[in-house]
Amino acid sequence: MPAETDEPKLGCPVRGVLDRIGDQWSLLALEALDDEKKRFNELLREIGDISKQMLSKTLKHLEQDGFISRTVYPEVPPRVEYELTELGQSFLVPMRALIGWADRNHAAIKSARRRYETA
Amino acid sequence: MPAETDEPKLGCPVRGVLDRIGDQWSLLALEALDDEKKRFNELLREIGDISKQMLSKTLKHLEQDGFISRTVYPEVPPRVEYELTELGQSFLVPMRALIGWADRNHAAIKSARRRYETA
DNA sequence: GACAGATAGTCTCCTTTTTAGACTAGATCG
DNA sequence: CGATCTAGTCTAAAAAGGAGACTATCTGTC
Repeated sequence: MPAETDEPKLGCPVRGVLDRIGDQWSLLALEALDDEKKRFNELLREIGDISKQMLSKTLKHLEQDGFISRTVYPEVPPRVEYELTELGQSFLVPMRALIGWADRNHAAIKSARRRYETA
Repeated sequence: MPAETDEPKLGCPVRGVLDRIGDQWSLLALEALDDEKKRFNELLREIGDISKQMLSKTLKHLEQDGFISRTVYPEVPPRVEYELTELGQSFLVPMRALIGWADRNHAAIKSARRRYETA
């Protein structure tokens, strides 16, 4: 059964949201769109180690959930632009708090990893 | 080559942290430990649809990174308790902001999903 | 005119990850 | 004696993900 059509198992709304953005790529994609709208291949290059397939799927999910908008320009070669919606922008506020935390604490995490290794 | 020993590809510290907590289960596990320390099977039941193996691996990572502590009581049957460290607690501050956002906005997301379906 | 690019994806294999479920040890309970 | 409890690990089978080929159409080069 495809995950796309599954309802989250628990009533908890957090779970419903986390199930979508709590994957390998969604946060990264949203962050990449933070400053400006971007095209598919641009995102591909910027994120670096994501595959076309996963980027495609991730963007589709984010669009479904209203975080980003997708605009197709009927040109050749095709041009498609992805941009944060208002919902997406508002999401980045708490998201940035999380990123800030990561910035301040990555040293502590690294040293925890080292401590763990030597133990 | 095992992912456990990989360095994150990009220099960006955010990426390094996101690579660890930005998976299917880490955020969920941390949230489950928010209110009180819990045992393995307790977490298993609370999260619901995680497998033993993934819970085990997730907890190991979180312990490695210093987010949680693992205490084994030499009893039979065994008892193991997982608890947030100070680092883990401090992480939950921005995390709660994210959860709050999810609470406030899950309705908007749901309606975006419906809109997408009908379109 | 022929030919290489460029774009946004999708499709097909093939590898990696995740799952479900069996299995373990040693104390306690009936 | 046999069932039950716990925290995992192990294995086989299923699912997800990655690499790269492929598409259609226009532009630019030769």
